[in-house]
Amino acid sequence: MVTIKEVAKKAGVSPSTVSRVLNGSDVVAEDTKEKVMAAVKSLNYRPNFLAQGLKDGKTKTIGLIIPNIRNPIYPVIARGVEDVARKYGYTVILCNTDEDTEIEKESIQKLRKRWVDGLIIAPAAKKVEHLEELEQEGFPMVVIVRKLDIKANMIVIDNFQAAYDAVSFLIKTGHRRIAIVKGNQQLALYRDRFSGYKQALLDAGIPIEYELITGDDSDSIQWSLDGYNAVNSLLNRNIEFDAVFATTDLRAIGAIRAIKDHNLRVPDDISVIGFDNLEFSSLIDPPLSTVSQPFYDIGARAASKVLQLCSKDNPSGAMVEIMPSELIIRKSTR
Amino acid sequence: MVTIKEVAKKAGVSPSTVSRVLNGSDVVAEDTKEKVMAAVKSLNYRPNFLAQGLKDGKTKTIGLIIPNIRNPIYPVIARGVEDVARKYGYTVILCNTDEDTEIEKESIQKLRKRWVDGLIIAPAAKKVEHLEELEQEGFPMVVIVRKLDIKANMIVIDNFQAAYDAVSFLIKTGHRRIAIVKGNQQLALYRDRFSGYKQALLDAGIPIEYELITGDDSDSIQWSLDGYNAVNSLLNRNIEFDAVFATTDLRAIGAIRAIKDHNLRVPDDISVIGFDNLEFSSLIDPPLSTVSQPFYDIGARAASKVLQLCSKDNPSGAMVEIMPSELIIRKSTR
DNA sequence: CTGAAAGCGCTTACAG
DNA sequence: CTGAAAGCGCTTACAG
Repeated sequence: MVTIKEVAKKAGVSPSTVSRVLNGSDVVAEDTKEKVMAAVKSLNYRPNFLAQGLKDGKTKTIGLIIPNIRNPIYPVIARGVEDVARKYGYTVILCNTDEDTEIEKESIQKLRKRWVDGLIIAPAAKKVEHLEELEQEGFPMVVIVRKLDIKANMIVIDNFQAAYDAVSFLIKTGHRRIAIVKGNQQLALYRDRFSGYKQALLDAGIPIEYELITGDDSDSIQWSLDGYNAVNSLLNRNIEFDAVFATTDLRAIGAIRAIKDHNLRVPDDISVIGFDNLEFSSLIDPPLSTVSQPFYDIGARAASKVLQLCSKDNPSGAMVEIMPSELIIRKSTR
Repeated sequence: MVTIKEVAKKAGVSPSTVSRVLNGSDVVAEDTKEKVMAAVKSLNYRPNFLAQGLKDGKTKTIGLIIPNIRNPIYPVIARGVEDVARKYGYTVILCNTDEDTEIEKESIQKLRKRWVDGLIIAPAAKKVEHLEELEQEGFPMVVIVRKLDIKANMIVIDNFQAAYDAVSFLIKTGHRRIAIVKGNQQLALYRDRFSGYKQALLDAGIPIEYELITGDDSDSIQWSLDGYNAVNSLLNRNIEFDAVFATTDLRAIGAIRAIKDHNLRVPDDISVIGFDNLEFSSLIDPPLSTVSQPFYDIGARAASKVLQLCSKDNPSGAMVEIMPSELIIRKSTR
């Protein structure tokens, strides 16, 4: 690897001068500037960022910690993050936690050791003290997707309202017995969607039937199975319902399959509405009605936010930003 | 940030000694070892990896450069890469190129500046000189998925044979007029799949009909559109065919939609076979018959390989590894 | 406008 | 077994 010394030698100046022209900081004479640039070019010099980082304590790197990139919501978020990071010359390190708080902690340790300037994290959310600590240290961090009960910068949607709207839509279009596949109730986001479901029924004067509340707390990426099993069980037990609110698109897809397997039609016999608006949800049969989350924007906004935090010395005032969601009606609801 | 000096002071030894116990390199007296570890613990000391890297020129980081993480084949590959990287204490930096060779070059520059120890890359493949250079410099690199006409370590499948087998299966099950959605012919992998298609027909004594060769060279992530448009056009022009070999699952999904939109049935009227075996290809209707690629293993193997290359001084002997693919028959073929 | 020097936080021969 | 010193490749006050 060619160093600044060699460039300096070739250009007939001191390393300090080379550094100065490269960083455009000080005033340097035009002709020496040219000599230096020529030397840089001819030697194909690349400054060593480790050495640079060692001086100023910055690495122009941010960490992105998520449960699992195989969950189709995360690639979109990751693109949002990477696109803005790249725009500002930052690089992103990806870590998967598989919903395991221990792996999450380890990853954070590892990334801090590597001097990432900031962190974007969709937390496993079972334990959060380690995140609270980070926040208190003033380490640039933004939590996405999964809202936490701590003071921190967060970028999320209003899951209660979105679920409320989705279920209200079902009610408005004549559905009365609406089942829910409720999702992992350890996560606030699913609790909120569940609450939205209940409140919508309540507000419409429809009683909450506990037999229509289904789904387990599994974290598996095989989410469609949860939807399949839940609805399949309802159908096997001859429990009547005219719609299902699935708290994720994957669960909705499982639900649709269960309904078809029982030789019933979607939406003629049973309507299904999902949540997430995954890219392929419009490609299934019937195309899925669902709640659209602005995943790309969440990632992009999170990246802007950490970058901003990184540039400040005292990243004060944690705030939570609510991003808009949108009800998308396709063909799985009548 | 606490430094090694502070630890040394607290433990009442020299920084050299602290370094020694941390790296377990030399022989250190048991009791001083304990003193040091106690100090490390109480100060929550994390060695600065920038300083470490500056010494030994290693960062324990590898770069993963792919066209687009939103293309559903890449998250699986990325998991394979990350899992083995993490196992060995490595960290992975993700870059998307959007099939743009310029962005690819920039990313490589950026990563090398950051001193990644090695690179895994699914290249844009329009120009490859920059990759050839890397290889010649002896920089640890492995090319995945997209085979190149250069000497380099590569991990790919046998696209010709896999396509040959898929089309042969269609022929064996009674199909005669088999359309193909051929994919971007600038990429060797699609050329190989196309060749496999032609050879299978030839070997069965079936003439190649040019009107059945469809699809454009688009790089769009909206691949299902290519499949939709191709098959839709065939149908609109009343061209007869009893099967379509789509060179990706996304194209297959588009093809199925086009067929359904023309009120024809899959597979009763027209069989469809895909390529990739995406995670959701079993969830669509009908569940898709396809060629399964071992994406996770490709990622994992690639990571093992670069790590191995990183540890050697002279990473000699570029070789291409062929991973197994498998024909998966579900319900979209009769 | 430019150079010599110090220092970022480590590691590792070199002494002892 | 342990410490002092040099050096990794930069940047940046400090002189001049």
